[in-house]
Amino acid sequence: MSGAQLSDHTVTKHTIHEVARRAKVSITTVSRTINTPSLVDPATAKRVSAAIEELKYYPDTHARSLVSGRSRILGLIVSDITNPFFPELVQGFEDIATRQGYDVLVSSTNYDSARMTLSVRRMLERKVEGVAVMTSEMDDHLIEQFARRSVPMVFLDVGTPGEHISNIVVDYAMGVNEAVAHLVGLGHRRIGFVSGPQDLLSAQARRGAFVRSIEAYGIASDGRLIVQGDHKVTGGLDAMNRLLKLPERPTAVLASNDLTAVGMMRAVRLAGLVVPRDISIVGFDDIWLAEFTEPPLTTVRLSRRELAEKACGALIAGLSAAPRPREYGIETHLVIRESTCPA
Amino acid sequence: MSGAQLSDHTVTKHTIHEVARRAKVSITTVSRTINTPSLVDPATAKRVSAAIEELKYYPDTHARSLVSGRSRILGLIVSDITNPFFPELVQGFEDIATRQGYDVLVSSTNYDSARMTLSVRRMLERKVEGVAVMTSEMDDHLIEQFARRSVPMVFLDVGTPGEHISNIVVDYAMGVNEAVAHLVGLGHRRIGFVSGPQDLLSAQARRGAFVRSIEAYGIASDGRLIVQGDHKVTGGLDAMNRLLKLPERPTAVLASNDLTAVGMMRAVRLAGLVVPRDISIVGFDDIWLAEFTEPPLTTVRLSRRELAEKACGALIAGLSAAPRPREYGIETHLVIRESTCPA
DNA sequence: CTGTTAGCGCCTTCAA
DNA sequence: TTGAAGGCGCTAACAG
Repeated sequence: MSGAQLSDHTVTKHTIHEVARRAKVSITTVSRTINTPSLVDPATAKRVSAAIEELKYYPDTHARSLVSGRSRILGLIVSDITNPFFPELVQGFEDIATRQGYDVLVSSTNYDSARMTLSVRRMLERKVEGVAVMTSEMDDHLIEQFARRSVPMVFLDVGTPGEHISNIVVDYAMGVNEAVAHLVGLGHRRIGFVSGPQDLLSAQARRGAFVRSIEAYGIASDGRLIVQGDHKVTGGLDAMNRLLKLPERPTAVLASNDLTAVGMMRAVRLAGLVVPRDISIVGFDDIWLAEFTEPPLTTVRLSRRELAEKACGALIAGLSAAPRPREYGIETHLVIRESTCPA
Repeated sequence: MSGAQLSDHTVTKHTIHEVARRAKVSITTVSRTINTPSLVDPATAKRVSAAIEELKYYPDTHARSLVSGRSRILGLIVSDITNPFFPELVQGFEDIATRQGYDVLVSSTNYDSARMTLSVRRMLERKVEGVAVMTSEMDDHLIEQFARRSVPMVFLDVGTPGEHISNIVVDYAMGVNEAVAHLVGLGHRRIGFVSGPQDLLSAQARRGAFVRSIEAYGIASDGRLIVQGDHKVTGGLDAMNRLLKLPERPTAVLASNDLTAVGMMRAVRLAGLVVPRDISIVGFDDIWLAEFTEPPLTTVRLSRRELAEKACGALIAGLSAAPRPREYGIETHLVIRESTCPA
């Protein structure tokens, strides 16, 4: 293909050579005034800077990466960017990474393992210096790809800290306990739970925390009161409908995430019942929306900001040769709003 | 800095040379079996592929970019990834770009011009091949940076198609007209509007469309019925409170976006009124949440998918030398749900 | 069909 | 304090 007919007027090439030419120095000097200004005479440095300014020159990252072996890119893999939980995480992660001089390659896999494979491949090709896998699941053989290249990884809940692997473990039990205590304190005994997809580790963890918590309060966990959702609104809606059909329906229900809770509230309303009078509902995550549902949702907060900070921090720490902790904990806490009341 | 103490066991370098060595061919042949398989003997190709497989080799994108001059990265700048409108856009954009072999560098500016500048700079450094600026605003001097480097750009609503610039113009009037017609048909005459921040061009466009539409129906537009929000929930809430305090409050109100409408519904409820019986509400955008509010929100749909397709398409089209349209239109249409009823 | 040879833009010894 | 030279991993002529 001939690129000859491209507009060739004023197509100055913004390379280090051009800068050098203008400043009447060697490219080495230009490179140095950019990377190690201390090693260059202030006067020449000024000339160089002027030339850089004139040309609005920026070094080519690719050339830089090639020679330095460092891409200054971090990968962030999330399961569904459409779930309000993630944009906040992405935002936070980006903030922090950017501040450290890293760019972020985000990838939303949509719970699809083929896409996950694709993402991983793209990240490998871009030579990401670290990957945060915030999907609560990960194919071993993909992990290996990164490990083989000594790329630091950080996972959410999926716990096998190792050579290059950090892990963030969310203390689901803490928040769930607070929620159950709150409910029990309100006089509830028949407490239901709508889980997430059971192949998701974090969903299992949430469910497990619920079962243990309920039993700690001397309430025999009743299998019929635990139904499966999908961490989406529709799943919550369906699940709640099933719960509502029970001969003895629960007086309070915990959701595995807020989206599920939103669906549940809708189901309750559609059944002609009202939250919390007829049934109390507690969510999980505390996405921004929780504050604006009708009624505002009592939920367990899992700070995205903190998650982002720890994930990004783990990666950047993993880049240095220094030893560092491999496991990070995150607490969760109940936020009481108006979707719960006495039984 | 000495990287000597890094674990050096089995740190095979996954370069094209290593593949060549294993397959007992030259690096050129490896390159060819990757890029132009037709030019290489099937038998050797097989050997090479085997070697690639063994090493799990992927070409280094940076080296590739350096020599080809093409980064295969597209930039996507949004104003607030936390607004549910954007994740869907990002998702769609990513899908399409990925399918075309492009990676996406996403940046959320948070309506902050300093961050915008930073984003632009990062994208420049990464040598993005095109930029979609979906913020409905853009600093001229930043535009110039891309233009100078012949990087195709595509904007949303900000309309100055030119050399490397495409523009997507959303037909706000269409959907707004449908909404007003719907309301008028329901007998509403006092129709209010809660706008977005007025420095946002798309917010101005929405507001303008409303005023014109209302007048087309012979309703004198009443300044008191038009109040300003901020395209967020809280802004909608405040705005609606102001509207509610009016001596003669509107019987129906349009919102500049769905988030605003959510806030408005909350305000109405807090005032002890009910939607739509006491007041009808219409949103704009049709984010997924609209379906799950209480009541489900009547709103004007602006397809993110379509937006993503056009934006991405414009960029990729701009990459080829072929002439192409510079302006893309997008229709908007009313989706009637349950937040509107007869006056 | 395959290999040899130049760079792409930049950073980094090594000499001056 | 500066410059010259080599090479990062890869693609693209140009020869065999």
